[in-house]
Amino acid sequence: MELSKNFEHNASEEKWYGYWNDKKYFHSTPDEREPYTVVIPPPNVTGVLHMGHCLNNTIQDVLVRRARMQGKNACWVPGTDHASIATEAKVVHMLREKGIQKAQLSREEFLKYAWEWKEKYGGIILQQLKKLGCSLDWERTSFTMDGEYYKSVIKVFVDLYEKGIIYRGLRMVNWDPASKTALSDEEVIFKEIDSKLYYVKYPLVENSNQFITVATTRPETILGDVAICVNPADERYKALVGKEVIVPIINRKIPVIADEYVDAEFGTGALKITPAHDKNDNELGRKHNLKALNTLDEEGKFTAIDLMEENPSALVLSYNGVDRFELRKKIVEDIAALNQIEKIEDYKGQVGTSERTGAVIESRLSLQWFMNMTEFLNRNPETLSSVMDDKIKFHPEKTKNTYSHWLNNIKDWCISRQLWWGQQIPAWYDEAGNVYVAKSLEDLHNQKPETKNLKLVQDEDCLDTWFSSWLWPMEVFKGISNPGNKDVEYYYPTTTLVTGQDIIFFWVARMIMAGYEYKKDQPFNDVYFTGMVRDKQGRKMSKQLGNSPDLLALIDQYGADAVRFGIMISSPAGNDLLWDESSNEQGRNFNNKIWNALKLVKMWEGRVANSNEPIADSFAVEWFENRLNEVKAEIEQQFKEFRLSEALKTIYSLIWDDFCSWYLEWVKPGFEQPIDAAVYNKTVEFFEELMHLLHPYMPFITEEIYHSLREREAGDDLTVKQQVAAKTVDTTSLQLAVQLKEVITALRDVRVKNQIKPKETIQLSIETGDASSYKKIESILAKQVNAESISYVSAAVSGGISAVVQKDKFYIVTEKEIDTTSQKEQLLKDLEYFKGFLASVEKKLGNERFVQNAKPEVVEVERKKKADAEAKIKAIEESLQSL
RNA sequence: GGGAGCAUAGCUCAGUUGGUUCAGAGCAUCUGCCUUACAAGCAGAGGGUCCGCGGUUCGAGCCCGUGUGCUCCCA
Repeated sequence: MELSKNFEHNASEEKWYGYWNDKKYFHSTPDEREPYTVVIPPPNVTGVLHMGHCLNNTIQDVLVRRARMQGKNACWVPGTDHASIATEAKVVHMLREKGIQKAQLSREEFLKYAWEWKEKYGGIILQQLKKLGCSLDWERTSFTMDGEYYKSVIKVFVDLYEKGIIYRGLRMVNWDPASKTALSDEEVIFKEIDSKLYYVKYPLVENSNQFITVATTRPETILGDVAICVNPADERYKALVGKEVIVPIINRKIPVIADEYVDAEFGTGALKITPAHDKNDNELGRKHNLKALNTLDEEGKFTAIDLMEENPSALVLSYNGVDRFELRKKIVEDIAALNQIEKIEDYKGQVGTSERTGAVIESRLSLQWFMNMTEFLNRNPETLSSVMDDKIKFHPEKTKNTYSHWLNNIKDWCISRQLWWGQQIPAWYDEAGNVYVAKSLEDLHNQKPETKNLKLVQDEDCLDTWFSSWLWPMEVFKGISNPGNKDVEYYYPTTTLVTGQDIIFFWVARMIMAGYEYKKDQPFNDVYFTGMVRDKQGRKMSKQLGNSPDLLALIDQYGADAVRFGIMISSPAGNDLLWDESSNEQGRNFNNKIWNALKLVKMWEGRVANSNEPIADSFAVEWFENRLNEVKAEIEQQFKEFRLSEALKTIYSLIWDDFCSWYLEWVKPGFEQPIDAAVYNKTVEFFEELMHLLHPYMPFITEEIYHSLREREAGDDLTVKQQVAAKTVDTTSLQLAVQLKEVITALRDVRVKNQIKPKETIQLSIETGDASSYKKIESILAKQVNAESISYVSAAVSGGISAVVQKDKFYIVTEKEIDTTSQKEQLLKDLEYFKGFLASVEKKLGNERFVQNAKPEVVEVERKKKADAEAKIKAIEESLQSL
């Protein structure tokens, strides 16, 4: 078989992914094996693959593939979530381009469009995951709006309502006027925005020449002011507390009140209280029994409805329907006309914006559905304890702090959204405004026959997407809709969850809650939090910045294996990673290296010879066998600790350095010489094992090579091949190899420094106390330093170059004229270093307190260091003399 | 304002209950090589006041205190 110059990733990827899929290697059904279950963090149906997904899903695939190769029944469930807000926004946008307004459509018509959109675009991201090589069980693909899934969400809502945990209440919510919906705190992004601080004068009722000045960034809400609040300790205002002032334009009389909450340092120290439009004001309002006057409607436009009792002026009424930002300008102008603007200052402030639409958030009083989290956590205290006691292990561990801090300060969860795309809230209202909650209208009628005669209207709103995705680890196995079924009993709790730290509250915490409420068990054993993928300059990758690369183009260019390598090699566990395209090059180069090793080995295939002689290079085989087992144990440990990046580095170095740079060179036959059959077979076995170790990270090239190395029987595929357990390691051959490498490097260094050309041979003499060890490695050493002869001597060889490695001395004789200056310099430098080293060791050993206090083995080590250093110094001095 | 974290080579980071020649790796840099697997490569080399200061200890990159700079989360 003729091998191409380089690994051709495009053809290989297509071939193998299709092959694995046809063989259903990624499909799992319950059996007697131990399950290894991972549920994908469902990406948005609106999404396309980006670097964050690449990181997250590569990690999952590495874990799943490794588990599969370790004899576990690996099941990785794919799927998407319906992403209420984002999807509805996309659909609305699409309709608008067609000239259709959402308002013109009925709910059913709109949902028809939404489903069409979802069918068309919703699966794109899953297809992209195939390109990345993800070994997902496609037969289990789930969607949070699937029929059964939908029903299970409704079931849970009704259940929690009946348990008294879900309630409906008027609350201050984060309101997105663009999408006309409430957002959770987590969906609000605070941004620094340049604005103005307006100083507005409120005249006193008892003396209209006297004013109290309030600094505000939001003059548009002035018409909803119900009080002025000052700090009780503030001397400036003490006399004014209890008096009344007049709100500009509307001329409402409002009290001056005192509360510790007010910061006397900010602005003028006087705060206007608008309970309908600010969270803190709302709390103060409730504390001081103040009325909340709403002056902005759901679109953020002025409304005078709450002001009608006050007989508003024509000016006030003229604001009706004016947008909040326009309103701000107008009101400021109108107050200025009254001469009640003292000054305007520039101000930088934090403003909340919608994660989805970017609109500035309004705090708004709204009737919403909530979950009583305090009550919920009282029912399920394991939500916190399981994580704190490491029943659910978080990686990195520091995320536990974040988790407990959030749970200990938890607020009720607003679960309703003013959207159509999602599970419609199963609540019906009669004409008197009474609420009925049931799985369906039919259910309701059955339970309460009297409702049959009522005119009922279902709540228009739908549920927060997280209210469906918190059931994900259960419902992908139908654990809610069909409790106790075979799948959920086998696969739940899942093994590992891999997700971003940014959704620890949104999702991870809530899955744990749901797990304990509905399955009385944790949803997963380990949670691996990835950091954020940033660009080279440390900036978050985002569409706006345009610094997020096109992943599919990268895969096309470098290959999926190289991209996977690139992201994994630069991914310290749980920390943000600075990603740079050059890491893909490293991956591609690695591919090339492995490919070339294959070409080398295949070249030997035709020159295998059975030799009756003892194998000259047997040490190489003996060493690599041990080295392989040593590294396997290291990797095992690294996986246990989820140090996936380090495990990859370990494998990389094992393949590139140990296998390619050392082992293959050691067993390489001379030009057109045969290779011993035993050595060849071992080499192929080693290569297979290396591909096995690497396969979870780089599945395509490893499978390709596995099949190129030998003819395989049907079903003998790397992706499902079971790992060979690590054997015990013989440390003497490992140590000897370390020494051999050190000698080779030192002698090569001597060659370079003395400008001995690679092709020039040398005669090597070794002065050592342990010639028998050298005999084992003699032929390798000769090959590696291009020595035509090796002899053992007991005294310095004159006229040669000398070098010292540990306690042994080496003399090199060559036909070339030798300049001894550089080796003298090197020896002197070494001598100085070891003398300094010896001095420090002697100082330590001379310290009585050290000898008394330190552990005996530590003292022993120091004694050995002393002896070694002395021997080394002696060897160097002798070499210097011989020069 | 409350909480969490980080600072080690030019860059990105390891350094696992304080003790091997422990100051490391990869990338980058420099020198020499188109050596029949690989120039996407080979061989070799240089490079650090472990952020500053103080403390504990026989011994500190690691533990404690403090200062500085940076990041993230929550309000």
